[in-house]
Amino acid sequence: MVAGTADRRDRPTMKDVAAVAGVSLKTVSRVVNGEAGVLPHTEAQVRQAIAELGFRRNDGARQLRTGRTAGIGLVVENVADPFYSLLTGAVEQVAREHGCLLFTGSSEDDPQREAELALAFCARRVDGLVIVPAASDHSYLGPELGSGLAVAFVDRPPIGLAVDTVLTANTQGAHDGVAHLLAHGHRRIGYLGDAERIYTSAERVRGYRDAMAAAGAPINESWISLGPPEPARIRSVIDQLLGAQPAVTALFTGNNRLTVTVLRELAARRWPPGSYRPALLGFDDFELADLLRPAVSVVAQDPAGLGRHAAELLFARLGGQRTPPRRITLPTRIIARGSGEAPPAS
Amino acid sequence: MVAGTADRRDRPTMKDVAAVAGVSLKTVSRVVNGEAGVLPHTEAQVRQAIAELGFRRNDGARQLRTGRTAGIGLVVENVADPFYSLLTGAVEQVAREHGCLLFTGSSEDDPQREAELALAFCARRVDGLVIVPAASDHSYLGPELGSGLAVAFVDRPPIGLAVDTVLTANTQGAHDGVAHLLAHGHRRIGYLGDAERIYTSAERVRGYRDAMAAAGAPINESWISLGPPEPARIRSVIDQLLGAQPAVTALFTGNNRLTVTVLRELAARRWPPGSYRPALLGFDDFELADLLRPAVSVVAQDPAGLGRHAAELLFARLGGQRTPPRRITLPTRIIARGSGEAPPAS
DNA sequence: CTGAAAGCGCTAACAA
DNA sequence: TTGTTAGCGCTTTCAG
Repeated sequence: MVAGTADRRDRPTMKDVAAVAGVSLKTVSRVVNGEAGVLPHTEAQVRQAIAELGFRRNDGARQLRTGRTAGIGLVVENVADPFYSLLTGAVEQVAREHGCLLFTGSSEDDPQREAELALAFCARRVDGLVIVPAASDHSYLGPELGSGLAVAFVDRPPIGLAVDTVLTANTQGAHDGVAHLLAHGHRRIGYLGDAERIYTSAERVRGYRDAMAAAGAPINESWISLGPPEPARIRSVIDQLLGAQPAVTALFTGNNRLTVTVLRELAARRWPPGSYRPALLGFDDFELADLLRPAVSVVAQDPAGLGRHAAELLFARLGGQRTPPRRITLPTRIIARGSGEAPPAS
Repeated sequence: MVAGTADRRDRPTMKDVAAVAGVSLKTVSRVVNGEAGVLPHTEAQVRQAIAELGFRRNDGARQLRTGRTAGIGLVVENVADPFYSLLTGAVEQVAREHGCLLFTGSSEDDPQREAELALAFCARRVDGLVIVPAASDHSYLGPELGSGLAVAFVDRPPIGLAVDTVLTANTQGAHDGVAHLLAHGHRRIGYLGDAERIYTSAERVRGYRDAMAAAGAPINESWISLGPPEPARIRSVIDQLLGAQPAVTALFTGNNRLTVTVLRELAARRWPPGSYRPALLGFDDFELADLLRPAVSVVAQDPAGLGRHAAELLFARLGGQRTPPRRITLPTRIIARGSGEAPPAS
């Protein structure tokens, strides 16, 4: 790992600029940082030297003195996932508005990697951290929090830590979605969700149960399937749900990946003429949902809003806000496009 | 912007650890960095003190001495775009394999923002930079390159700079796509591309022209429309292309956003019974293309491959490689799903 | 095997 | 208005 002859440190420093401009190092610092009290003539000399040498301030050294890095870190499950990339985009934008650079990292939903990433960001002395947690214990951040690190959690709440948090109204959203299906006449509704250990998943199943109970619709536990969105697994679940007597008449899917997997399995299925296709409602909106036939109805959440609010809470802290930790819950919105409004089999 | 009483610097240092452990600062450094030559007993004392204080090395200070930050920067057009988020995910993964953290930034296709971001990363003394360029002149990186900064360009080539570059076979891919349409009997093919100032766009139009010429198919300039994927604009272009006498029988779209916009406009159009719908082939694959009816045929490129190769070239440089700048061109692949294989109107 | 001293590039505090 | 000094937390070099 030797970088060869050219060293990353072979860059002009303020000392070099000072020598060329014939002034002191501190005067260069003043010019670079726009401090008042430098004669126009002197300043011009310094700027000339800066341009000549291609000088650029070493922010790492600066941070050593000032204690602020003007950088924040973001830990999501996977930056390549559309949900998280929208969230990331929003965090990045807020960071930029505050003159901050952004570190990003994917935890792959692994608690250990979440901690590694967060602590690596801390070793860089980021000013703040936005985290979509995978871990079930976040006390590892305790020491950092004690020394001024700002932290905001998104999408899932922290455990063992009292910090600002932004969540989606998962239970309410799932409740609304199931109520929507019930309102269209469905009574036997299958629920395909992610593993229950995932906070959002557990919350959403709860919404399903609540809505069913509130409507006096009995729940058959075999209608509920929680696990990863693996095609093979989904296929057999669908086989079972649709093959039962009586079969479910509607499916509720707990996130966008499950929705897509279910759509694909449904599309691959043989549908004898006149056979009934179940209604479908998915949690999370996704691109092109409107162009499918039938168009897919969803309970939409707001990934960019999650990111934006979290980043804004973070910068409020960095701006000196000292209120108790806040919790913001963003509402969901049902987008009816067709698949969720089909009546049950007669 | 005062952070209150708790200062980000109020963290234990090696000096603090040394005091608690009753050893010298240097011994702590040895333990933290896994250097050999520390008695097990001494090491145990140090580790104990580290755990007690919640010490974590300040990588910023370390970098000041070593000259390496173990960080790289990535500038894309927009992290929230699926194409770039896949690319970002791949870069992040390679960075992690090399023990590097990743800064990300979106240029929004603005040359000035690209430069601001890249130079801000440089001020942090990142070891390397992966850039999807928006600018038409990258000489601003000259000084940094001179002092050991590694740079790799992706998706579009640099101008005024000789550095490693990874591109998609844009011209060839568009050529293949148009040839595919021609092979299915189409002669009048509309081309909807992005603004021609964008490198990839210009390359792809060229592929279109080449393929048409190679097949002896005359080109009507009114079939070619280059500009942003605004729905209103696309609608009028489609009106014109399909309303002409004779009308085009197939559409080739120059990127995924255009493809989606076109799909939406086509879906919103009234199609009298028996009327002909044009064949459609899009550059870039996109999720759910297979579930639309008809399923959308595409010339697929490999966004993750672009990111991965670029990052690997970068780390090869950081590993000391001294060969002349390399250029890698990734092939495209036609995925026939139906929309691009429809025969022309009889 | 362990430690003392110097200094990375910058800013804070104080002098001149 | 400008300069000098000290020191941020670490690694490097050299001495014990």
